[in-house]
Amino acid sequence: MASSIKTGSAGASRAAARAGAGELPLNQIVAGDCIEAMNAMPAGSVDLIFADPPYNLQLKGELHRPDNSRVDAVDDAWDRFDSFAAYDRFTRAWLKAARRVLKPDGAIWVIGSYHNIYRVGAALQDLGYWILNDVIWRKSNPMPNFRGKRLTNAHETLIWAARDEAGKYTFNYEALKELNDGVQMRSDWVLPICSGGERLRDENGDKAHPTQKPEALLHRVIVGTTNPGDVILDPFFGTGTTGAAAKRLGRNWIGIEREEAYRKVAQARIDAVVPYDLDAVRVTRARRKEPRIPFGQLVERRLLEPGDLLYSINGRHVAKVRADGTLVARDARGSIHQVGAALEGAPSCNGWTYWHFKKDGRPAPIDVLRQQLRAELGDGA
Amino acid sequence: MASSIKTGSAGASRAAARAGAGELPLNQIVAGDCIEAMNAMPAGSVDLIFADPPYNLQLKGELHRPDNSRVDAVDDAWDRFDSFAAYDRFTRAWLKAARRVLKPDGAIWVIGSYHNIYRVGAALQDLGYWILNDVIWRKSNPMPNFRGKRLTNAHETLIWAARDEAGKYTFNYEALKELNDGVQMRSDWVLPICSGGERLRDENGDKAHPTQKPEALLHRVIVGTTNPGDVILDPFFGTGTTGAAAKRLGRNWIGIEREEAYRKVAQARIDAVVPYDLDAVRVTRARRKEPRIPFGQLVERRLLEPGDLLYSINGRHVAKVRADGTLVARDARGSIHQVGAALEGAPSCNGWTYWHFKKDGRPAPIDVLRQQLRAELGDGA
DNA sequence: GTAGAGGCTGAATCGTGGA
DNA sequence: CTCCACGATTCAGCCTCTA
Repeated sequence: MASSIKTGSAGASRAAARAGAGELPLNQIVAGDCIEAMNAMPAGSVDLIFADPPYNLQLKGELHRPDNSRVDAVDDAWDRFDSFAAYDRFTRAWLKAARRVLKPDGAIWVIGSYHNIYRVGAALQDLGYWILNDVIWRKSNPMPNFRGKRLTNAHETLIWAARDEAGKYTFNYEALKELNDGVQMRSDWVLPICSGGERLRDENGDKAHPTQKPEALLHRVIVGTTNPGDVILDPFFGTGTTGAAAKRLGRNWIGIEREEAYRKVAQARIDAVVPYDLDAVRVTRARRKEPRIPFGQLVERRLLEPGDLLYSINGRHVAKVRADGTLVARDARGSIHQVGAALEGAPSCNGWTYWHFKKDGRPAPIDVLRQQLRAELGDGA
Repeated sequence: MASSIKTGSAGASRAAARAGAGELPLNQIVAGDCIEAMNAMPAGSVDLIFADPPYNLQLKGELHRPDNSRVDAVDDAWDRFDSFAAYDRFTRAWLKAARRVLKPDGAIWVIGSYHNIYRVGAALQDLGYWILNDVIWRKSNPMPNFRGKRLTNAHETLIWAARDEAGKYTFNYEALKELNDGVQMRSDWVLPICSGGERLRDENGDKAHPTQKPEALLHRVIVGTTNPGDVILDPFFGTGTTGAAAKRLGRNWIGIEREEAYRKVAQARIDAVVPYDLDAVRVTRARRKEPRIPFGQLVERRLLEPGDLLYSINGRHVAKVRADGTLVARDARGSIHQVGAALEGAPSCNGWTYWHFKKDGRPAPIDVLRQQLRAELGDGA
């Protein structure tokens, strides 16, 4: 997994040229402007983008028009409208380039504060992204408001959006539930700000980057919305938190960063990261991803036999197993699901958990028989 | 403090005419469209606006809980818009009318969710409002995500903005600090949703309004950003939570509401409110609990790393930590508690005391890591 | 009277894959 | 592309009923 820093103002296109058509600068930091760099990458090639764009609306010298020409005359004479308009142009330009490099089922995370997140959110929606959640990073140790003129600004906002409304985005529901002690992960995440030993410092002991994000935040994002081996792109790489967390978790990463000083710090940081071992990176798998076992197989394999009786979970109904894997009850016949739904007058029913068989005289859901069969057929979860 | 409902489709202008030039329909519910009604009011006459506009949810089909019960969703006509552009036109129109009736030092609160809040925030900025904070209402009891396709949507966002960048908005720093046990009020507020006895119901026992807000939320807004005697306007009055809280706290209120059914409920509700003594101090405080620290947080925060080994208290078993905070042992996988119980053949197991990690070569229970994290995160985790 | 079980509900952009 | 069967999926709080 060799890494190298691309340098020079045309670094992005050189990197793309070197990589060859259809190749990505995987696990590398690309130097240069993120819009140019993304436009030099093949379309539809990235699984996830994590972006921490500049917040400041007075982006002296950092704004670019959609055609990449630099916005000049950015000075204090700008009124608010011009400033917002310029920020919007910048935002829409990089979000458009980002959308191009995303796979159809890809997704994006953008983090921001009230200064910029409303511009970003509106732009995402206007460009066709589909917001899945907004997430609040609730800082456990925020900086107080010293002047007592406002509330302590104790959170930042992340927007999670699919490339398209129809996109089949990655969401590791079970893994996040596990991370949260067995209850669904909520949209508010309590995490401390990046400080102490995690905070990167330069030779003077000053912080290397003003807005370094905690790696725990990226851990949750990456575990929850990517799979091992996925490609994660960060267009505002900074000191490389995204790359460090991605490498640790066995994902591929691409960083884009304009400032050489940040690139150096990031590269050294990522070089020092030792990835977790592969089976530790694996994550609890959703049930719907497990191989499908038709109920009929239970009968074929004689875990249940034609004529056996099944009892509903509430004890109110009985059904008889038939040789073709259907059930017959007093008023219904059909699949385990159909009969369950019919007897309960429900729109649907999961027959695997609804129907119970007698095991040593005690009722057990037929799902345990399915599990048994899955284990036999060899299923490494 | 007499109250009366204005009726009729031209109610707004009639009310304004009756009030006479320069007068406001104080402590009254105005019938009609909020833009017309606000335009009929004198400019620069309102101290605070609290607005709970339609969220433009764009729901598709029906949603059922896992127990097959149907979720009673917000499908009212007033929440349907044809496009983001239509929603933006509506939003900018009412925000513009709202800005006109605000005093120069006035301020506005708008509440929303990710469906609409980015449109609202961008419009506020474009129209010249100056955002002071965004505030996160963290719901202590949100509705879960029943299909496991996204994060539990556990919060809503409020934007607090001054009419002008230069506005000398009202902010009762000390009062909010008192409300918050003597420490600065933060930008995230933990409050339960409106339910139980507070939830208004019609004669059938159905909820009178699909999105009634908790009065505690308005209490905090009003105590923090108005003074007694101020005029508070709510252009989407609904069942009058703003009016009820304002009356209780000795503020003047104006409600605008199109639907007669809501106006009736609101009027009866507010008539029944008995204002507090002027010098009474009431503290609304969310219940405080010992913060729960999921084992997964130890992994995210790298107090333990994926791949690390844990040893059972009796030394008989080993397990490996995974990235989602589960353990894998030879014959079991799952949470720290599940794996401990499985290996011991016990019905349950406290993983926090059962599992030990190696600290300076000596075993220590993982519970010490939890204690460490709890101290760092403080309360509210 | 009281403890516990069970039911109900809340601003929700809440399928998928094979035929 | 559509159609349709399969079958996955919930947390906190309040209210009611029963023992």
